Amino acid sequence: MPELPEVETVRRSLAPHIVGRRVMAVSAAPVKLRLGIEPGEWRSLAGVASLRGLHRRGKYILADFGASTAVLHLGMSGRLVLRPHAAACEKHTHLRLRFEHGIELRLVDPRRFGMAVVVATAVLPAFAPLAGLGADALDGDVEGALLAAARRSRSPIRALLLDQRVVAGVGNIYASEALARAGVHPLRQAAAISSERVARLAGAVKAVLADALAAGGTTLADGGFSDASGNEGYFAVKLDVYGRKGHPCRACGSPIRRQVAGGRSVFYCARCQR
DNA sequence: ACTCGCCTGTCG
DNA sequence: CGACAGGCGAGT
Repeated sequence: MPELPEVETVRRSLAPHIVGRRVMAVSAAPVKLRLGIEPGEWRSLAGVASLRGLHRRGKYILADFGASTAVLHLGMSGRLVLRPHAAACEKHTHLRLRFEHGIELRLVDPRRFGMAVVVATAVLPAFAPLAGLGADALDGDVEGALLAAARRSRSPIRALLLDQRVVAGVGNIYASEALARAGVHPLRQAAAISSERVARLAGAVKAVLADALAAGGTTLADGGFSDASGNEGYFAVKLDVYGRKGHPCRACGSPIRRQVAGGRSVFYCARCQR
């Protein structure tokens, strides 16, 4: 479900409710996500740890509990919600952190592609999923990262945008959207694109993410995404290509194409994107 | 660079 | 029933 704008929207909406609060009780199911949830390490947060800060790197949310840091990733279908601790749990709730004021942070993830692990803060920099991340798509040097990667890669440009080791935070929606805004064909070999166009693409990545963030993220027709207060994002109405197969390109009117590459859908305008 | 596997849910 | 879904990583 979530790419950088959705993750950042969730982070921002959660923070004022739980940062500075102590964890009173933890309920963790030993369910296998991308990595298994270890109930013991989650329970170690109860009674002692207060949440010092909530941060984001790429699509990961980092909850700073001092000596420990919780690393959360929402995968395709993960959601973080706040509920009164007495409220009924919806299906696929794998983790519950009850804070001192009775509010519970819950991780719900039907497909279980997410991640929820507790890492000693001292070794966080060496934690593999984070250590491998490239430039943050919102605050990092996307232009430098893309230029460097494009020079030594034989991949299509879209593969680089989706590679979290190059740029962290871009997923299938915003890769399609950034390429559309920059007028670059998704399957164009990265090394064959001029530096000027790569730079323009880097600008488009930042711009589309900023626009989506300002809109509170993208909530598709299935209604999967909403922030901690239940608000849906309204960027879906501003998508230029993603999910618009057969609809007219907003710039030239020719039909948006859908193609499968790398096992995933790619949307683009064959006329505007070269 | 592709394919598949990991899971459940929804839609046509 | 098959196709598909906003992610990622292990294989080949």
